[in-house]
Amino acid sequence: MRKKSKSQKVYDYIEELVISSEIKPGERLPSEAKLGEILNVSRVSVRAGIEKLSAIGLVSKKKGGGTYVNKPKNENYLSVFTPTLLHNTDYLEMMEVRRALDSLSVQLCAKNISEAGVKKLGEIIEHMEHIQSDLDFFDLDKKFHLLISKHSKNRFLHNIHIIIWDVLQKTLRSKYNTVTSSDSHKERIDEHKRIYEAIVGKDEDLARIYTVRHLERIIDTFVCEYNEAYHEAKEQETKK
Amino acid sequence: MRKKSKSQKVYDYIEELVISSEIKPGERLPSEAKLGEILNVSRVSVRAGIEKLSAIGLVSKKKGGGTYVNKPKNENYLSVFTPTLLHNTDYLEMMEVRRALDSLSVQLCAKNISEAGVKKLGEIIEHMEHIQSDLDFFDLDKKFHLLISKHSKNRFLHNIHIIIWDVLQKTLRSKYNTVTSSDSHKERIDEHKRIYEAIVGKDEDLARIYTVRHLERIIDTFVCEYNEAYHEAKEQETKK
DNA sequence: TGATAAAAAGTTGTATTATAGATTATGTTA
DNA sequence: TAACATAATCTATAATACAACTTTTTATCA
Repeated sequence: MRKKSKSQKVYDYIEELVISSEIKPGERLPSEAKLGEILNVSRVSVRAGIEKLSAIGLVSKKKGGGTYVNKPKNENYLSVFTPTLLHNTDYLEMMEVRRALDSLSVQLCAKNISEAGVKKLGEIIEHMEHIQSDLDFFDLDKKFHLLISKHSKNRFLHNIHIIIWDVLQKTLRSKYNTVTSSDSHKERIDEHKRIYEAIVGKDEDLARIYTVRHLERIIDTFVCEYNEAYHEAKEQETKK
Repeated sequence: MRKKSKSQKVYDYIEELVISSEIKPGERLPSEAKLGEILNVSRVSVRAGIEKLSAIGLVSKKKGGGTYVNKPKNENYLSVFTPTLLHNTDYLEMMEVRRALDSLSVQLCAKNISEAGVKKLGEIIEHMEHIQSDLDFFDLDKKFHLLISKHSKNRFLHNIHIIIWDVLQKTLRSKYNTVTSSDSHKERIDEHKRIYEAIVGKDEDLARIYTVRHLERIIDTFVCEYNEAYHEAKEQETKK
């Protein structure tokens, strides 16, 4: 077994403190000097470990002030995505996952949603009727589906949905728009309306069916467009 | 505008080098000393910057060898989301999500798995027969289900599975053991064996059914034990 | 007594220097 | 040419010092 590095020792120690809630979000870590004392390592190693934790967004450092445990917000973590580029296939894989997760969340949502939640959901549908740009639709679409996952009352599921939509927004926004813009406004709004009404009627199965259908339509549309683009590219290739 | 820290300067410089492909994946970065010279900062600052890049998986360090640019794999970046999920986790909620995702991945796996993959899966089953401790079982269980999700050929799905098992290992290991240890060894191994055989037979539906049944049994067992513990606690309460 | 300003203490950021441990390159020898 | 020893290179860790910034305490004055 390979020996753990000193900085990893620090990393694990602090992570454990956070996991076990000994240090809660917003609270301050022991100072670097103190941590070095506790773990019997130099301040250099302590800093290296904390640097990593800060890079993945678990803690934030304030010069002169101390190091604090972050509140769990995805914005903190998204910055690391800049160097990545997601490809077409990634989009399809992601939607396949959504099909599985959304069908679960909408099911739970239909069972657990409150009156207030239903009202909010209705307002989003209302807004959808009056959108101007595809960008607006993306935001409403995101709000709609995240509201559903929120009312699934499964926080873990909701967190994963938040991650998925953040990644979507960050990396695939343009692609997503090409998909949604190609079909008629009315159709995609109707799809959401059907899901909404199934939720209102507390019909878990129906809500799930409409959701799966909604996602499969998006996937199909994308695959078709992708193939067209693929064939066009091929034609251009043969022309040469 | 706030002044950039030295370590951030290093971070940005290297990130730019990688994005502009001046240093391609697999290639080595200039040494810490050289980078410090180029950017006119001390080696400490260089190290801090590189430490961050290493934490988000853009580069890897080899003691004595140098620092290398990683191949751009999404799993490197998705892992940064683990901290978000560490907060507010609940075992049952996680297993509910697993039920949805595992049923998808096992389905895809049965369709796409290679001969070599089947063989590896069989070896894990073989190992399960000879385990001694529950800790070993956790590792094999993890390997088994991650191998399945890997052969689903959906990388996004696989990445989420990796995160889930990471969170499971970090937060719920003790709990998980209490669940698995209460039922007989034979039963839980048989469950995996059934899933394995369905995969071997390329029977997608059967594999999915056995997987769902497997997870629901775990959930049920946990709920029962939880209720028992809950009632015991209540009894103790009333005694007082 | 309360408010304000100054001082002190605490904390992170950067720099320098030194040594240890690991890998890679070099050169020598058989 | 191949094998082995050696040197050079590089990262890991450490100790120390000081700068920059924040928080807390203390002192002063109204």
